[in-house]
Amino acid sequence: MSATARKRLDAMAAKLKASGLKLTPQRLAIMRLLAESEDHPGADGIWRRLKRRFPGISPATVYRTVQLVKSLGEACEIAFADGGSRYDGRKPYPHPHIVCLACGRIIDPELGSLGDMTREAAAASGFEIKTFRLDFFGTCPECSKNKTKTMPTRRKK
Amino acid sequence: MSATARKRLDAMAAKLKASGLKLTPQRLAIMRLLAESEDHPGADGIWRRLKRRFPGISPATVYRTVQLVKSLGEACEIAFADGGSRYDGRKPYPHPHIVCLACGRIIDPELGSLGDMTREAAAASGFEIKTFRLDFFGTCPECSKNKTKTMPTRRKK
DNA sequence: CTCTCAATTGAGAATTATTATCAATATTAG
DNA sequence: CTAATATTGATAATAATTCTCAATTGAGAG
Ligand SMILES: [Mn+2]
Ligand SMILES: [Mn+2]
Ligand SMILES: [Zn+2]
Ligand SMILES: [Zn+2]
Repeated sequence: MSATARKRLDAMAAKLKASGLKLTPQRLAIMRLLAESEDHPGADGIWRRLKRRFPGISPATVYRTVQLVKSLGEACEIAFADGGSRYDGRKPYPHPHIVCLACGRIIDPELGSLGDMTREAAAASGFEIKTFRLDFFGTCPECSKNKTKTMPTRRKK
Repeated sequence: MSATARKRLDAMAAKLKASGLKLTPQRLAIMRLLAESEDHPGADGIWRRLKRRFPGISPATVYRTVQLVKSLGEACEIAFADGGSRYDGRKPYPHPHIVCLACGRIIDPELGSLGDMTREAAAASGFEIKTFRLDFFGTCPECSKNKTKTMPTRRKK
């Protein structure tokens, strides 16, 4: 486990305790996955990965915990048009994403001009802007090479 | 009906015919709403507005038609995290939005730096970018005013 | 205009990811 | 350890959207 992942996990656990909530083995495992994963896992994927170590774990527990961590401000959700969601526990604040329509991979780009554009939007509209959502969709370098077929962001529906 | 709305409606009807589909009164009414509305209506809102003129119109017909117009490339969908969708038949291509969290209003801002940012994302990631989704969330000027009037200062609880 | 037939509609059933319920169980403080 | 309370897993419920299908309609041909 990397140092940054450890810090993220500690932050999640600290918020839990600060709210008087209990740190169960299931929660610890889910939070650890959220803190470590660089692939923006979905609730269903987390559940499938955790079944190995917790054979009886319920999907409801995963959904509950992921929502809990989000509500504690320690993960952010990327909700897609097909109804599926993916989560990022490494960067719990809003940030842009690039989604591969072929393999479902999601990466975090660095976009220096984002702050300026947010200010431009506020100035042009008069809105007080609280948050945002920015997602690009396309084909990742690997899939461009391989010319694979499209795969949805959600495994099964 | 404005000239631009007429053009949009004509484009929708032309695509329909080009695909060998039929122009029914229900479809015409739904497409007209999509072509005219500046408020980004949702399927349910379209259905409620249309019930006046078509008392027996089915929600399924509205869902079907909105999806059809979208699949013809004549409307774009803004899908939100709560599962709901709003549609824009005036600008059928991807474009940014600003959503008021208080009243639900959605506007189309002009953002000159968007093209540059898309190129920045492509260059930084190596992805071939096909489309995007950009939504800002905040409070519109009217709701900002009303909020300060009715809730001048924070009271103790 | 009439005919013909595929396309479309409306009603109701089905789908399905997520959420709510609740008795049993596990965690934490003391 | 014990008590108090939070959490879990199983299961039922939810609800927006989609599907099914018999009846109806649009639109081109004649
Ligand atoms: Mn991310
Ligand atoms: Mn728009
Ligand atoms: Zn890919
Ligand atoms: Zn508003």
